[in-house]
Amino acid sequence: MTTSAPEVASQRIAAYLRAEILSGRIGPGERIRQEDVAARLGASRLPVREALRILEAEGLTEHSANRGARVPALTMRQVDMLYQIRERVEPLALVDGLPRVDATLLDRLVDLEKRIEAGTEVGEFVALDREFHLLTYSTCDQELLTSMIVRLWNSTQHYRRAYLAITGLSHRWVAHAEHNLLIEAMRRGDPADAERYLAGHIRRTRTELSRHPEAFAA
Amino acid sequence: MTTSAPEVASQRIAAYLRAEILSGRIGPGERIRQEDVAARLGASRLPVREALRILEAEGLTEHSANRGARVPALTMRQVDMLYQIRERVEPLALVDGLPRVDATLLDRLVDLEKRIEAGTEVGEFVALDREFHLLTYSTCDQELLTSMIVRLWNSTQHYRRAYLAITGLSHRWVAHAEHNLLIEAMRRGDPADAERYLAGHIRRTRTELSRHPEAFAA
DNA sequence: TTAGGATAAGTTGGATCCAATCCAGGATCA
DNA sequence: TGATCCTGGATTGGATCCAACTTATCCTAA
Repeated sequence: MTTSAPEVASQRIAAYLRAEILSGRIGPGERIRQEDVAARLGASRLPVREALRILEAEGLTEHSANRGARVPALTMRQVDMLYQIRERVEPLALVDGLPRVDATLLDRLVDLEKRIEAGTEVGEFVALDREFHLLTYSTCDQELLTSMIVRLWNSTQHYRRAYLAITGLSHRWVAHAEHNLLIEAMRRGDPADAERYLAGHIRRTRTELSRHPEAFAA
Repeated sequence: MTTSAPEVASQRIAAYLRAEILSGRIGPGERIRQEDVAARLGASRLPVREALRILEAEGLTEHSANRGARVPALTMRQVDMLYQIRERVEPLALVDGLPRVDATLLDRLVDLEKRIEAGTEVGEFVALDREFHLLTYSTCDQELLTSMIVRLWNSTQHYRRAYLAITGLSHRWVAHAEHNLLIEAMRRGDPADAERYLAGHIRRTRTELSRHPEAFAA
């Protein structure tokens, strides 16, 4: 999760495409042609090929031989399963990092949550919500676990945005309450409650999503 | 999980290296030089590079710029976490596929378990045990979930073998009992019991592993 | 009119060559 | 004597060219 520009071309290209996909500029089902990307970024196709493999590892693209790369278009059933996985896996990171949560981190979470509650734009909400949750896992130093969680967020990001674009940002008080209860449980250092509120939050989001099949591929 | 030889060189090379790593012929921490592999398989370095990216996505290798690829050497703490993830994630696949479990599959599981109980060699046990568990997930058609589970098994395979090499195959009756209870719960189509026995089996294995730090990297 | 197949354009996969980087060993200087 | 800098070998990263595959289009025939 470094923000500085990587010195290696394949990493730089991967970062570019990652941003394109996560922002929604490249949507599910859309094809990514190696030559297009190479020409746009002033490189040969070779580092683009490597970049696409890197993104495949992150769940952002899928690859089939001689047919190129595209952003996976997930069904509602697949996204539902990804949320079930999140519900079980993310509490592990939260509880693992809980002993190292300090006042500075809690302040940042409170600040982020305020900005989330004040926000009016869907794209902004998606970004801030992602930042909020990933920040709650930032004290977990189990790289294998946190990278898996980032993959899960990556794969489902588009459908979160699509859902919010449909429902709008009104009636979000439930999510805000859950976020604040999560922060409070973290402040108390209570692993059971932290896991409870987090799992409940993810589960409720999943249920809401399943009420909007129009956010998914046909 | 196709067994036929892939037509694409990068896939074929990936399959070769995958077998080398899973069998233990390439161990944790060991470096994989592109030229070595290319020369051995009669290809150029390019498809080897792609193969290493594919394996990286599967958790079998790790990559750093200009420093090449190697098989990750995990600490006991990391493997313990992977087992905690397995404990929470694998029951999802089991329960998801449970309605489609039929008599033929149960027969195959019973047969496999008999061969596991009759086995005397560690390498054979590791392979059969893997086959047994992955077979219990074979009716789960959620590709995203099952591929994640395969990755988890891949990453921990070496340490299972190392553990068994230390402790031997005696006193394995607990695992056998757990396997048989799992089969029986699947026969009844009971998701609660199936999840219970599976999670317990993984958890107990994790506990046993944590008693043998000598199986891990320093 | 439509189904089928041949063909051609477009795209990806692979090989070879060159450039950039890393690492170990030794020489130089304080 | 010790640390630092430099240099050469080894290895990976990238560019260009060619081959193989996929796919869409157009023509032919029923």
